[in-house]
Formats: sequence, C-alpha cells, structure tokens
Amino acid sequence: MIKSTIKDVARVAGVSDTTVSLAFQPNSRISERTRARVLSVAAQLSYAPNLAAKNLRNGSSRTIGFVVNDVLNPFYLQMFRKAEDIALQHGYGVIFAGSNWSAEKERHLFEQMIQMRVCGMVLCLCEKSSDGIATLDRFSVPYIAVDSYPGWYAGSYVANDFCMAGELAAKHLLVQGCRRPAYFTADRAMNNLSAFIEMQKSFIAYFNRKGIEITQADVIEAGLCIQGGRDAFERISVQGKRYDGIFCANDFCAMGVLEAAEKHGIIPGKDIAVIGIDDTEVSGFSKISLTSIRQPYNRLAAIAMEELIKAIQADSIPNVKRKLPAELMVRNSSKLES
DNA sequence: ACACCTCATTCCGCTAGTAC
DNA sequence: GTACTAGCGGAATGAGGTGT
Repeated sequence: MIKSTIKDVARVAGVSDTTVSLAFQPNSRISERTRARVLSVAAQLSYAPNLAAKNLRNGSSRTIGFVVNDVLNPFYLQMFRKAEDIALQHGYGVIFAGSNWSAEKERHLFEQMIQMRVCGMVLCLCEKSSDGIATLDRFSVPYIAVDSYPGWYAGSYVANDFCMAGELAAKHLLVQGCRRPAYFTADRAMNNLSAFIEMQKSFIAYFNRKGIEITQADVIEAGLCIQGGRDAFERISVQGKRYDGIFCANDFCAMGVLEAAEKHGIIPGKDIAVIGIDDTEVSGFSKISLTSIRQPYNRLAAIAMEELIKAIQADSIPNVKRKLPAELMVRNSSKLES
C-alpha cells in the first residue's frame, strides 16, 4: 500500500506541495533541475500521484466504461483491445465488464460505473431491458452502442450490418446450388437479440425472393457453442430433416455442425455447405477451413471510441449512427461440387 | 526584467463528528 | 432526527518573493 503523499515528498524535497504536483505534469512551469530533484525524492519514497484525489479535484475520472455480454467471447476482447488503444492515445483509461446476458447485471454495472464517475460508456447491450439505458440517460452519461442495438434504442451506435451478413450467406449458398437451406440460431435465452433476428430475416427473405421457401421449421435453435451446433444437427438428423446448406449464428456453432455432419457421413464442402459468422482465428485453420462472415470489429471499436471521446471533450452527446459492411470469407466448408 | 518558486486559497464529493 | 462543519488529497491559480 502506497503511504507517501504529496506533502511527504514536498517536505523531504524541501519544496511546496504545489511544486511536487507541477513536477509530475509534463511541460509545467518549473525548472528541469527542480523537477529532477522532486521526482528523485518521489521515487525514494515510493510516491505515486493519487488518482482518486486527482479525479476528486477535476470532477472527472478520465475513464470510459466498456460493458459487453460475455467477457470470454473473443470478438468482445478484440473490440476491447482496440478501444483501449484508442482511449490511451487520448489519455483515457477503460474499465471492461461483462453482463453475462443478464439485464439486471447490465443495469447494476451501469450504476457502478456511474458511481465510479466514468466519462462515457461503450455498450454491447443484452437488449432484454431498456432500464440500463434509462439510467444512463437520467445521469446524462454519454454512450455509444456497438455491434448491435435493439429496436427501441434511439441513441448513437456503430453496428455491424447483420442484414448484409444474412444476405451474403444466402447469396453464397444459392450460388453453390443449395435449395434446402436452414438457419441455425442462438438458444432461446439469446435468439431475441436483434443481430440474430436481422440475420435470420434477411437470410430467409433472400431465398424467398429467389423462389425457395424457408419456414420457421427451418430455423433451428442451436446456441453459440460447438456442443450446441453438434446437438442441433443430431436433432434434425433424428427428425429426418435433410439440408444442403446451413448458416450458423456464429463460428463455434458452425464447427459443431461440421463435426456432427461428418459423423453422419455427410461431407461439408461436398454434400452440405456450412457458413459461420465472426471469422474467428480458428475458422481459417486449414483442418477446419470454415467459410465465415467477417465483421469489422476493430474498425467498429475504433470509430465508437473516437466518437465517444470527441463528444466527451465537447461536453455533448455522441451523434453517430453507422452500420459497417460485412465481408464473406469463402473456405472449403461451403464449396459444393456441382 | 525575467525566470523560478512559494504561499494562500478555492474547489471537488463524501462522511464522521458535533451541535441543536 | 436534522443541520452544519471540518477534513481528506490533490490541482489550479493569482499574488508575491527571491535570485540573477
């Protein structure tokens, strides 16, 4: 525990506490000789400026909150890393926290961050309740939603274009010759997320426009993990359903589908085309070679953080509504032999 | 005259202590 | 039970002192 204060350093260095404070600020109005002496004493006494007191005086924490749904999810971590880089460049720190898909925990995290006096927040919303957003509005905390946002949300966002993602998947499957497509969505706890619904709608609509019917029966609750994909494929096999193209709500689910299909003697990339979304690092691994839809998570995090900091510095509300395009990464799992 | 530095004061939000 | 006050640790700043 650091026990030295600015006064201790000032006493030992033979200067005032003001001079100690100035010594820790670059380009401040003290001589380099005094600065060196003060910093040397500070080092001897293991003194570090007290951030809490600094924040107390300034009325600002220079900290931005970043709340996601699942801290273990690789693309949330990827966004966090980029957002933190941008924040640091502007002299801000970032606190990262996960709601674990719970509206109650989400609101609790927002309240905690308000009490910590964060300057603003970047949000991956669980979309199950508007209470959290109402709380941020009540305390005039600037925020930007990233990745996706629910229908009732009226604030700023930098989101992925999930309609485009659904269409890219559908178009690719159709070109590969698929005529019996299915959509493997998240499990019941999460499949109301706008991202999954948008992808589902645009995927189905594209096929319907091309005269291929997809009904609710072809929308399979699978989940976002490998086991979920395996189990869902086993279920449809037992039911006797045969599909020639499957679009999964994420890459892990798609990997489970690849494995289960092979177990049934159905070869992905030959008998069935499989597409995931997120383009995780393992998807490109040659043994897996999963076709996936790449979302521009780094750009998304960077734009959101830049816009948020701009608004904080201007003491205004962020004003950005952007959807970033997705990109299809074609690999072996979806190349059907015609 | 100028650079460098000190001093005194104010401000911030919260809370323990005190007075009524 | 309520209201008020002091003090916590720094930053900021204007006024003023000191040395060259």
